[in-house]
Amino acid sequence: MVYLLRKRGAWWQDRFHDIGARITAPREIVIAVLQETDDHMSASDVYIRAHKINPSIGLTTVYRTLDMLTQLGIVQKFDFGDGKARFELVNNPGGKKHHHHLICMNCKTIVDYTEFLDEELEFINKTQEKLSKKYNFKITDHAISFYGYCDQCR
Amino acid sequence: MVYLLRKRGAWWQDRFHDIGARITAPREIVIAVLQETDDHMSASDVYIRAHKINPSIGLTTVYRTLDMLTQLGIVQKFDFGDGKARFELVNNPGGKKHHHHLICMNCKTIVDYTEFLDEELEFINKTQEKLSKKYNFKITDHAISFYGYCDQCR
DNA sequence: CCTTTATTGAAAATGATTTTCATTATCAAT
DNA sequence: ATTGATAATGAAAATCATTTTCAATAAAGG
Ligand SMILES: [Mn+2]
Ligand SMILES: [Mn+2]
Ligand SMILES: [Zn+2]
Ligand SMILES: [Zn+2]
Repeated sequence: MVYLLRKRGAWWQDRFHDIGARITAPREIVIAVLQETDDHMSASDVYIRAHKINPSIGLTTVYRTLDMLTQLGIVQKFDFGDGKARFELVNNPGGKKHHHHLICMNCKTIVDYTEFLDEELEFINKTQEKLSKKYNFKITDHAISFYGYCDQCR
Repeated sequence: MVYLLRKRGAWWQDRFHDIGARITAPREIVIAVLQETDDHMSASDVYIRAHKINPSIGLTTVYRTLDMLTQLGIVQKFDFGDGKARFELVNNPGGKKHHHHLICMNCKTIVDYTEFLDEELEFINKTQEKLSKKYNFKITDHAISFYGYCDQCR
């Protein structure tokens, strides 16, 4: 029984094949960078780290890759109100689990919290179902954020 | 019993006095514009309507006023992902009540929903309390958004 | 009416993201 | 392994929302 005759690529490569996207060095690097951190990174944050790995990579490509990964649902894009979009790997190897945010309006600290998620999810699902029905929406995602002031800034 | 000897200003004028802010034509107009609509308006949306009322008003001032109103909690600022901030009057005469959003990721339609808010609020309060305690945050606000595809776009 | 100083508008600056386009690299087919 | 079609890339320019600058204006307390 010789399964896996060909070495399978990384987890994300299948997704790329499915949509006819090519597997390139810049894309590998961007994903690697995202896997190496727990932060919510801006495009230029990613660019800076990617650039250290391979200085030939361009900021434009970082933007394009981030955008593509977002559309594939591999990363999630957020706006925490500081003028630049932020990205994080979710629900993937090396990525985070689905979670919600606690945002300090002063210093912009972001806390990922996963506590109470079971209760939240149950609640969310009920609401989601009622909303889909009433507004005839096909709901695919949600976000819950709490805003306030952190330990330091309160 | 002669109360109200002086004509009281509009509801928002007291707030302005409190912080030593002057009551000016541009500010009156921006607030009037916000009161006239139910939409989630961008700064330039507001500017266009304000400009019709008084063409001498400047876009810069619209930005400044919107920003000020946001800090006063008179308007709320949102980012629905189309590159420009959007504003709406909340919890004020002529404004909306606190509510949550349903967002079409294709056509960017935004639905304000207020159904199920009682249940949501109860749930939110519990979570908020647990989070404040655990992370020592002073939580002052929250946002819940559902993302998906509307009737037309699904 | 005066004086102080917050506010304003025009223009320039900023900064993130997007577009353009000539060059390069991936990969399926040979 | 070579080729060829074309997807992907990077540099530079373009966009575009928002912010900053600064001289002129106007609100409001006295
Ligand atoms: Mn997060
Ligand atoms: Mn709304
Ligand atoms: Zn803080
Ligand atoms: Zn739609």
